[in-house]
Amino acid sequence: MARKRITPGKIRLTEVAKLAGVSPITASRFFRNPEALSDGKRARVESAANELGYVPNLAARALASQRTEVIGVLIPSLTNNVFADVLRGIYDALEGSRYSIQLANTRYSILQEERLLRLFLAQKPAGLIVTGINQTADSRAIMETVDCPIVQIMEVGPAPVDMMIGFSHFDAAKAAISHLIVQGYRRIGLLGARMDPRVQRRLDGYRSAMTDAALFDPRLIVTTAVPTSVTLGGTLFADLLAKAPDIDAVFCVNDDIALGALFECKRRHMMVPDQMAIVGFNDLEFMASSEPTLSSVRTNRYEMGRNAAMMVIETLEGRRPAAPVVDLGFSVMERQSSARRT
Amino acid sequence: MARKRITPGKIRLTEVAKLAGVSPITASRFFRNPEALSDGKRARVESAANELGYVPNLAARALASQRTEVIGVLIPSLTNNVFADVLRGIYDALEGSRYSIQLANTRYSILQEERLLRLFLAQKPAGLIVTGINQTADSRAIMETVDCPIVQIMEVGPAPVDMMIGFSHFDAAKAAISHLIVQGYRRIGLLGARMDPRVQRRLDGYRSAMTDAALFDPRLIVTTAVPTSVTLGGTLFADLLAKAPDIDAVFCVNDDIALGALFECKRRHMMVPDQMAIVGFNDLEFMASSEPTLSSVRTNRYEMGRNAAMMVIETLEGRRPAAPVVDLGFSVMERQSSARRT
DNA sequence: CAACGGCTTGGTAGCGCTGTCAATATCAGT
DNA sequence: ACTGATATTGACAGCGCTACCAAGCCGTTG
Repeated sequence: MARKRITPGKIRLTEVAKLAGVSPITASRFFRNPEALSDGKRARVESAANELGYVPNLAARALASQRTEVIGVLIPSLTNNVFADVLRGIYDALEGSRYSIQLANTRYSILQEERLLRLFLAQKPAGLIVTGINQTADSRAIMETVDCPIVQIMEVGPAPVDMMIGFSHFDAAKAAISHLIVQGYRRIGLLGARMDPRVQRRLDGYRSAMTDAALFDPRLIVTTAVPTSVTLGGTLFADLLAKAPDIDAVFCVNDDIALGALFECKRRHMMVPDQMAIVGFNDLEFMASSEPTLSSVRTNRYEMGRNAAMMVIETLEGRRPAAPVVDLGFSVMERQSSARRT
Repeated sequence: MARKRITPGKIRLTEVAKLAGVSPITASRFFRNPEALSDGKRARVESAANELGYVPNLAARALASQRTEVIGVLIPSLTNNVFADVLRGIYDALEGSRYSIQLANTRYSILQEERLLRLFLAQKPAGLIVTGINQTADSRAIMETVDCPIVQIMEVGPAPVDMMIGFSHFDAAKAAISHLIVQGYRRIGLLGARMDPRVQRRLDGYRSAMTDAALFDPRLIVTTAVPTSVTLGGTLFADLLAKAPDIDAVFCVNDDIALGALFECKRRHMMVPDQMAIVGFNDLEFMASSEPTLSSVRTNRYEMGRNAAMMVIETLEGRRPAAPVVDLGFSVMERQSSARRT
């Protein structure tokens, strides 16, 4: 015996079609590909939809079409300001489009990332944005078999899964060190925290620049796996000074550490940059207005997020982006904290 | 003529049920309410699902059940560190649960918020977390008619739509000012940016405390609608000094402004706190490690997000939370920047 | 031993939309 | 006028799951 579940008064596509005097499938086309309709029908469906206040049921659409309009985003941290900027770019790019974001936090674990990847892909996302180029072998294999656009963000490297947008952390760090060397600094320390793959590559860039200049000394390096913070920056700087009291500059793998180092200098009444130069990484907003102003490596985080999302959309709309791999570059912002040694 | 669209080799609930030797509906129950099955069937379905690597199709589930397992979250900003902490709490609370997050950014516009609210509710979310208590009348009306749990976060106030968790920005600001007064400061300025409703209430708290102590003077207030930043903090502080050169303390409606003010003091060679006390708001991590350390009002942002999400889940699971309105309080962190006047 | 109630299980249909193909309308070219 | 190509439109079934109701099973009760 049939028990109808028809919900009364609910506005479905059928209702819109009926009011517009067309078949449901025609009304459906209006929402997905309006150009396919004749002018008359298009106008009729549009006004019918407006009159009834129709809102498509996304679950039904997803079920029938076997795909969703959700773009999955995997980032390692919600706290890190760097990703806040990237996210803002992504959300801005998708504003007004039909696509929405499903965000997940890998907590810097590639196993967690793999788990989330499986979870996402099971729901057939329209696209995917993942952080970095260090996925597990299984993650890579999974990503290579799915047929949705995938953008790896935050860095560039060989063998993109699909598309890629970022910059070279190695080159950026190397440029920062070269700047310090040019300014006359020689005993340049490095402070690192978290040590995720991108930070590791900044360390490699540091090592390369120092080695090239015959200045490399492992005692100048202090790192920890602990998550980064301003307070930690102060601690690391103190550790470094204890290990190598003769340093004349310090390169911090991010700006929080740089700020912490600056405060620690102040506590010790060390003059910046006269006794100690400081360079950070990312160029967060406060770097330009501290006292003294802090040098840093500017990275284009907002653009990265925005372009990544746009690359996904373009691909979905059949307009393959010009280049699958985009290097957004960086710029060394030379400020007071690394002024030329006198 | 029928054209079957059956996807070969795809694992649906039917496949799991067949392998387990039960009906599809029994298998379905296993995933939603395993206790309802007998021990034998439960084990059989479980092993069948594992063997086949079955993953439920959420779109089909949503369509059939007329509801989703998505909790909508409306926040005004993605950049603001404050919301990063709240979000982290929300994501942490939902980790491992069946629920997922749909995040949207209102950009501090209640009209945008209303638009997003309609968008969300059309998809029948399982729950909703919205920021603040200043919604449009229409937003309120909409929220009151839907029957999903709703939590308003960031502040507490009268007449919750459903549930509420936060603290009193008025009381928190008032406590900060009282602290300064107790410490011996009299000409206490206020620096404000963005001036969203919560910042406005902090300003009200400031005004109330100053008036109570017969210290209120409108010339001590400098505010702007511009979004907040450290740089802006410096600018506002300079403006305030120009307007009221005799101030001996400054209350900043957030920590970025406080940091900017601190740097501006340093540039002007003003001693903190001897010539100028500074108190911020939110107690971001860096406040405890600056030089001098900066006083601030600690707010429990992570807990706010976490508890809000937990309140939604509890309600969904039929265990109504103990209290619909939770005041998480605050604490004035007294540090060097507001040390007692000597 | 029939009646009852609680627990578990299953059959059926439908959630609202779109893929697939077919049918019709329109139009240019010969 | 006829052919073939293109643009519009429609009919139908099915996407994978769950709500609804019914039915079977069991032990208990008087």
